[in-house]
Amino acid sequence: MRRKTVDMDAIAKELGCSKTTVHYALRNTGRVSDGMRQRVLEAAEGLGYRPNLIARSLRAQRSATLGVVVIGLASSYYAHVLEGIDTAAQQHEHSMLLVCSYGDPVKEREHIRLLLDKGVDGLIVMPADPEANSEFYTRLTDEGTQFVFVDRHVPGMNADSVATDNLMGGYLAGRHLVQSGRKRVLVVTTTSRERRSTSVQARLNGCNQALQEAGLEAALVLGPNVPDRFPDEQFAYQAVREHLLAGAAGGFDGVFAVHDGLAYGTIEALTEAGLRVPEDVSVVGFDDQDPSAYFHPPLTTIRQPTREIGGEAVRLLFRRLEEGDGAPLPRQRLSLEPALVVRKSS
Amino acid sequence: MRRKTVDMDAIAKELGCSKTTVHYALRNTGRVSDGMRQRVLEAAEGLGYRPNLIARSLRAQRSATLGVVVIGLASSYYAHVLEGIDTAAQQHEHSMLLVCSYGDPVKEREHIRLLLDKGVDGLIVMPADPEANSEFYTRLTDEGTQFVFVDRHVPGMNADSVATDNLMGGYLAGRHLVQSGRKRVLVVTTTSRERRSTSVQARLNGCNQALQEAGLEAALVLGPNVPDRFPDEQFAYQAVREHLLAGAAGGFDGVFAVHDGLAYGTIEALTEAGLRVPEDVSVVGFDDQDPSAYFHPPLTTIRQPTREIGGEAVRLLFRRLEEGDGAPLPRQRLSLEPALVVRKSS
DNA sequence: ATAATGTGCCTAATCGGTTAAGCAAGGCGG
DNA sequence: CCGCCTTGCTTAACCGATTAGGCACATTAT
Repeated sequence: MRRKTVDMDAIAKELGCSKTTVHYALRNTGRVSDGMRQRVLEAAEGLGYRPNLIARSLRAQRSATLGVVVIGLASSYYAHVLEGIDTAAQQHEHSMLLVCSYGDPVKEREHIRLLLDKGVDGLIVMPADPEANSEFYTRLTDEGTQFVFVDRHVPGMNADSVATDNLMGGYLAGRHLVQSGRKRVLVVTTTSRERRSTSVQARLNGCNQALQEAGLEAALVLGPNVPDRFPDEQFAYQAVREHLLAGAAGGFDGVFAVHDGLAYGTIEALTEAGLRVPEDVSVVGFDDQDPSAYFHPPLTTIRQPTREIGGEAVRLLFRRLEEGDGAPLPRQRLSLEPALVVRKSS
Repeated sequence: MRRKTVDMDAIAKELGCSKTTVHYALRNTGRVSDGMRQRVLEAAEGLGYRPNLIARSLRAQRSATLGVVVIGLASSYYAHVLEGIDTAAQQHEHSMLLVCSYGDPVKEREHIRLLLDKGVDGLIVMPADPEANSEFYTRLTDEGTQFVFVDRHVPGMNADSVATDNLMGGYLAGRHLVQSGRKRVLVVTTTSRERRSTSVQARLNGCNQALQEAGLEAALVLGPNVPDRFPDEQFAYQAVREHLLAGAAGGFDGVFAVHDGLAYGTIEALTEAGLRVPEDVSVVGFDDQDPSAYFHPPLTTIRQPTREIGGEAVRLLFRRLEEGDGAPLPRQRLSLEPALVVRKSS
């Protein structure tokens, strides 16, 4: 059964007035007598009128819709950021047109194109590979598309972005290890591609900064030379295991894993080697993934302000969408503060 | 900077032909000479033409967009179902307009209205409260809206739905406990509202069925009388603790928790009381949430086919959207098979 | 040679809501 | 009584893609 079309014309016909009058009455604009307004509202109610927002969008050149491109949904990090976006978007009476790129920058481009063709007012993007698409982004912003990037700042881009203050996060992790009396810290990182990412690099730098402040030497880094993209956990397990077998048993007493998954694998390898966590080695993760609170031992980690990241992204986007005729807004790169969550692994 | 409008008219003007010809050339329909088609394509490329999908939707009365309403995003169950939906929708060249109801049936209604006003072709809904909104759903389907429900079957509704076969899941859990030599099983359920839900009831029934087949008596159920909506884990901890304090120490040797969160709390209470898992009591959960594999001991649980649920929902929806002029399709209620994941808690 | 068919392109209407412009009636001041 | 403003409503033109219908000319069939 096709939905029967109860549009403004139908109401107009019903009342013997013009479509324009119906429009003015319904939207409470223009000049309509109280009596007429009343009759229109009643007729609309009676006929079950619903506005066609597609038509409105076409005319208004605005769709009250935001395009959101994420890498995936499976991790709780993404999910919470998205909830933050959703909540804020709802407050602004906007909807969310969501697609996953699954980490493929080509697919990401196609999705962005599609979303723009569908008339989204602005875009919030978790870039799959900022470098690969940076030219593409630039072209679009030049044409007037409003972007906000989440999770990663895109270098050389004149667009707003929101991310965790990874430097601060790394610093918190490092300082915590120092304050727990640790002297030699090992940082566990992921595969080469990931390692180049600015966020991971910042975490490492932050950690080293804390070590330096305490007069300790910079951390030894595990992970740079792995060509393939292992699952974090498995990679960390193997890397730490090999490191220990290579005779580094007494070589470190603290570990900062730049992702919780890496911490899980690390602890597994340590335990297997007869080292106790946290007595012999303290381990600090990053992300506060769901399992971390339940891990054995419960993992000390750095929690990202995920919901806020999403909310701020929306706020930044609307700031631009509502941009008056004043001077163009300066680019904003927000770095939100993460928090140390102390549990039993340190 | 406003995006400059390169529409079909612009191309037509450029070439001195009509908009219709441009349209035929671009969409490869109608009758256009090869030469003209070529010139149109080049001009489109050169001017950077992009189709306005809003206009297309208005005209075609189809938007290539699905509306998706979920309760939330935070749990990995939702996230995976959504990934399944996203993947399948992408295959069908449709986008996903997503909103969260956060469990509020009133908000859910408003969102559904909005999505329909925005012209979605169909809806996939995780009902916040099937009973509360069932009349609303019925009215909409009567008007021709296509629904597919996910996670819960809506009683009395003439709409398709996809969910886990909870009866089977409960049966698998129960049978596994039986095969582990357990004789007296306790089922841990949640607060009253949740308890009424058909899914939880089905899990319980399935479990009892397995017990019955083994000639054992039906499970004792914990949880019905709790008025408030505690967090699962905390509730289970308290309930099991009280149950033990009430002198039930030897009263059971197996537990089926209808959500993993309940299992976590249960195990905590058991361990605290000096009972060993799985030696003294086997525990089986449901959902295979992220922490379960990392729990101590790693939790035996029932894994739902989440991605498939999302994919099947989309498939069912398209079956209806593409419905020919043939006889109306019969309602389908898919129950997908869950799987037992054996770990160390049993 | 004439009719039938096909080709290549165009005009105009449509989808439904919005908006500039304007018209007629009533009120008011001068 | 005339000019001017206000009120209440209308007409028509958008927004951009789609589509029914049609016209002129070329090709083929009869």
